[in-house]
Order: sequence, then C-alpha cells, then structure tokens
Amino acid sequence: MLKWYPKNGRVIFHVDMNSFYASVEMAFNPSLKGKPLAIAGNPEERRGIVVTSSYEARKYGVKTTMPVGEAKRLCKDLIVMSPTFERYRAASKEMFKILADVTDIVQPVSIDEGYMDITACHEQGSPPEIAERIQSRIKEELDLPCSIGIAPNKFLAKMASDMKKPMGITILRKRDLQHKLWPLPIEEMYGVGEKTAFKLRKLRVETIGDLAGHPVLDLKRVLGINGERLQNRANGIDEKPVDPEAVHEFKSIGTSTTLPHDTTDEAEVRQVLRKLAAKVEARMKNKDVLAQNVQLMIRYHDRKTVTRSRQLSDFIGTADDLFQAAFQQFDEHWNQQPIRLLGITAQDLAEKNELTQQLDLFNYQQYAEKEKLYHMIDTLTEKYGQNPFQKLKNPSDAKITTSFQKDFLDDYKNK
DNA sequence: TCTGGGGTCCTAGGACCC
DNA sequence: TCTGGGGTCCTAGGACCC
Repeated sequence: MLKWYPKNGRVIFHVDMNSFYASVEMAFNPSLKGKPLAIAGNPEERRGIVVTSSYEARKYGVKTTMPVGEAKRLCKDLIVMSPTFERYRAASKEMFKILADVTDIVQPVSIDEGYMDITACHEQGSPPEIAERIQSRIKEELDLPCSIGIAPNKFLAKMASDMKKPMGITILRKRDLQHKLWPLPIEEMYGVGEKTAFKLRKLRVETIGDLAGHPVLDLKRVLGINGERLQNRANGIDEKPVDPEAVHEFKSIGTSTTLPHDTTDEAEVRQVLRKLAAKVEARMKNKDVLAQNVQLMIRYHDRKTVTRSRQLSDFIGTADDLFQAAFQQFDEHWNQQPIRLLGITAQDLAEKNELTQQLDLFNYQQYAEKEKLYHMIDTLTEKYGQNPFQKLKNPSDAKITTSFQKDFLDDYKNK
C-alpha cells in the first residue's frame, strides 16, 4: 500500500461535483431524475441564461451561459428551474463534512469543488481506495455524483477530475503526462481562456504538449509572467499548497444586478443601489468585516462596463455608508447613457476585531503625540510668553508635520 | 430575446516621495 | 534651467474561473 505514497511528493485530490445545482434538485425531487433539466434565471428579468444543466440536457447541446430560449429550442422537453441557493449551500456543507472526515487539509474553492492533501493519510488506505470511499459516501449519503482527480499537485488533480465525468476517478502521475495531458487541445487547460488560447494558437501552440515544449521567452513575450507559469503547469510543475485557510481570507464582497429594463432614471438607480448596499452590508456583517474601499460597477446598454472605486479614510460597514460611497461614484462618473447593470463591491476588507486592536494602537500613538505637543507648547510658552502661536508665522516653524498635529494645535488655539 | 452573478489575480499608468 | 531612477500607493480594466 505504501508504494502509492511517494517519498518526496504529495498526493492531492480534486473533488468536483457533477452538474451540481441540477444534481441537488434531482436529489431533492427524485422524479426529476433522468430528465433534461436546466437551472436558469428568469428570462422575464433578462437573467434567462442556463447556469447548470443535467447530463440528459447536455446531450441536446444545452450549455452553461446559453439563453433559456435557445436551450428550449434545442431540447423541447427541457425542464427549467430557478436556482435555490439555500439547498445548494446545505448540500455543499454536507459534502465538505465528508471530505473533512479524511483530512483537515481541505481547501474549498467554490460551492461544488475542493482540494485535499492526503499525503499523510497512509493508514486510511491507498489513494484510489480513499477516493472511492469519498465518492460512494457522497453518492449514498447525499445522492450526489462527483468526480475525483488524484495527482501530485493541484493543477494536475484539477485536470484529472475533468477527464472522467460523471462519477469518475482519474489518476494523473508525472509519467502519464505525455499520453494523458499533452494530447489535449490548449483550450482545455485550466487557466487558458478564450483570449489566451487565441494568442497561443497564433504561436502554433495547439495542444498542452505544444505549450510544454515551446520556447519560454516567446511565451513570456506574448503572455507576460503568466506564459511561464502556464508552461510550468503543462510540464506538471505546480508547487502551490492546499491551503485550508484561503477560504477565510476574503478580499472583496460584492453584489450586482441586471435591471429588468435599461434605465436613465436616477431615482430608480438610487433605489437599486440602496438594495445592493443592504445586501453587501448583510454579507459583511456575517463575516464581521469592514471595508476601506468601495467600488461601483455600471454596465451600459451596449454591455460596456466601467468600474469606479475609491479609497476611504475610514473603514465602513453600514448599508448607508456603502450607499453614499457608491452613489457618489455614480454621480461623478455616470455618462447619462441607459444602464443595464449596477453593482457594489466592498474591497480592502479588514476583520472588525483586528481593526479595533489597530485603532487602540492608533489612539495610543495619538495619546503619546499629544503628550509631546503639550510639552512643546510649554516650551514655546516659556520662550515667547502667554500666546506662543501669535509669534509663529506658519506651522512649520513649530515642526508641525502631521495633520493630526495641525488639528490638535488649531483646537488648542481656539480654547 | 445575446450573453448572470460571484469572485481572484495581474498589469499598467499616474501621483508622489526620496 | 534642466531633470535620473526606484519604490509605493491608488485606480481602472482585462482575463479567467465556477
């Protein structure tokens, strides 16, 4: 059994739920099983695109991001449901509980997938045995299908889990690269999207194998530092650890909405921004964070999207503050054209309790600074008599450097 | 009926300071 | 009168992923 565990390497799993939203709906309502099902937004509200579809629907060519109308044309019997996120969140939680039974080193990357580092799990069996156990538990206890990739690093595990769906288990070792990974078209590589694929194809890089062998300077010229990183991955090199903490380190919290109709009505904009701000506030409170930067997003009728953000002097967290910051940006930057979508994102987040500690330190520094200033005033009074500030032509004469010192002295003068 | 909503990471230019 | 180069912060936007 130990032969499975390399002496100087890791064993990483990527667990990927298969057509997650559709599968959850089927587990919830088994009469949907075996039927073509799509989860999609409401077409009346212009949100009618397919988010997930069952494998039965995919046979007809139904794909993610396809408008509902088109999907229905391809598949007459398509059942369309709107998403029920509470259900998906609950199922996701149960799924990660099963993973946590194997190891603590689990990194959720989205609601329906995560990485595990099982390098230290020898006593639980060989990696394929562990994978099978996870897969059947998720199937039996939650009635949900998943695919698992087994590899020496995250990138290869991710590619592996994609190779057999649904309910696949795929092992991708270094020695398998040449015949399992390299023949794949470059578009199928994780991290290569439409734009990058286009640029690579212009370099005659058609497969992942081509990328692995291409002169690196050429890649860097066209793709920057990302060119080198992608090539390393194509050669099976990826040192990034599975980081269970990553999920807590939120960088931004945002929400956006496509309006039912394009609008130029400022009152309507205010109303929408208020709602968005309230939503962001609720999620920030949940995570107990404050933000020092607020970004407004406007998408115009032609889908051209602009973002405007501003660094704030204080950390904020209330819906009202978020709204004020966002609306100010709107007021300054809206070009009067009809608006399709509005969004608010809170950035530069900090945890509230850490922040209070910083504030305490800040207060302490101000306190220390005050002491120094009082001392300076005493010295000046001694030197110039009762009204030292009248003798000072400008603040710099008294080595006033920070705005805090200026404000403080202004207050003092007005006493 | 053209194309949702949640994110992360990277780049590039300008301001400002030394 | 002319005027280098590095570092950091801020802002806007692009690419990618699920």
